[in-house]
Amino acid sequence: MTDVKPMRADARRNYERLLEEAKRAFAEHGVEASLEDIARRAGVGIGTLYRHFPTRDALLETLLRARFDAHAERARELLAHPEPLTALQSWLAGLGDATGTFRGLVELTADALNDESSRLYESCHRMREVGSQLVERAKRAGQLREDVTAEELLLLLHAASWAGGHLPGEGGMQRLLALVFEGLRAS
Amino acid sequence: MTDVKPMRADARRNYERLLEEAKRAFAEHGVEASLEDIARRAGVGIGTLYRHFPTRDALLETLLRARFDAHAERARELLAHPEPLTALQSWLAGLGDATGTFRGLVELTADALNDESSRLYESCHRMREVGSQLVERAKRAGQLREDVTAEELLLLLHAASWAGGHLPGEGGMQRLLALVFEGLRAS
DNA sequence: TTAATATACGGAGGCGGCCTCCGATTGGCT
DNA sequence: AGCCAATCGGAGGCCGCCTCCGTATATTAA
Repeated sequence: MTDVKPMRADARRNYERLLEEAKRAFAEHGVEASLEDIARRAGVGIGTLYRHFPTRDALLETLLRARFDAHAERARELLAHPEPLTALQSWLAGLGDATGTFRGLVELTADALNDESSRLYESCHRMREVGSQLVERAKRAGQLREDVTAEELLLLLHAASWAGGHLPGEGGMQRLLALVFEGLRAS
Repeated sequence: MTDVKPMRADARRNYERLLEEAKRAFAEHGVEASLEDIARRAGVGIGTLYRHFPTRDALLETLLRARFDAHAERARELLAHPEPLTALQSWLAGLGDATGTFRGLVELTADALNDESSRLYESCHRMREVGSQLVERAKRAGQLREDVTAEELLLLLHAASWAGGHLPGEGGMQRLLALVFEGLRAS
């Protein structure tokens, strides 16, 4: 039913070169990198890029879906970790690192979580589902406030990741995340 | 020494109409609003806009400086508040609301704090100076962790403000800020 | 091998935004 | 009134987005 005709050889070649160059370009210039530039570097016309990826989001989604799925998988593994809170923090830290790879990616994923019509919504959403299991487990273990939702935590993570990207040095995100989890009030 | 020739009447009129329309446009479309559109709505040529405000930042700075100074002033007042931590939180909340007025403004101010060459650096910096006095006072009163810096707090605030802007409802920022100050661990 | 055809390619062209430059205009002063 | 410096306005060059359609080619059938 869902089987697709194999692509013509030239089409598949172009498709892959485009993805490759897109990855380079996004890593170098952020998610707003010029699509014409990507096509140029891939050695194809701009029309070809748009045929394979009708929107910028479609291109990004293709690049990111595998990554998102990997994070969902990692969350599943961490459900077996002996320390629920540590597991949660570790997962969030990994996610934070990932959203830091392309400038502007955090904005994108944060928005995708609230916009069902987004192409990225589905994979983001699936990731959140598994993530919230980690959250629930930490709550049940009495290691996390009962009144915090997975949404809020994910948003806080995105916020920390965003902030990390607006800091001169490295590792800002990790430090902020730690601060948030440790609490700010004096003991 | 610093006295400036008074502007010609038409120049002053255009200058003010531009500021007015810029405010409208930024509020409506965020800090990336079209400059040509602003000029059009103000009834002047695009050249006139660029003569008065050579860059987008110059325009934004003119709009924001007064606001920043007001926040610095408020911080000075809050130094007399009986509850140091409450004072700090209140100041941060006000600041967070302000950076939420234009879409994209948080990014701008967060970056300005780390870029001395930014036109907004000076007024941002002055604000931070007074803000850190609030932070120090809260620490001295034993109401805030000793190892948190004013920079980190300001960044966390910006992060919360950013996140608030990427949430469907209202008041997301306030909730996140509260979470951060209360701490996430279970008591 | 060749011919037929569906598939895919590529870039010209329209649009809008950024910014500069300079001839036309006008306010303010004498 | 008349002059001139200050100011105006928008044409034009550049770039990025995206669509459309004439051209080229991989594939399949003969």
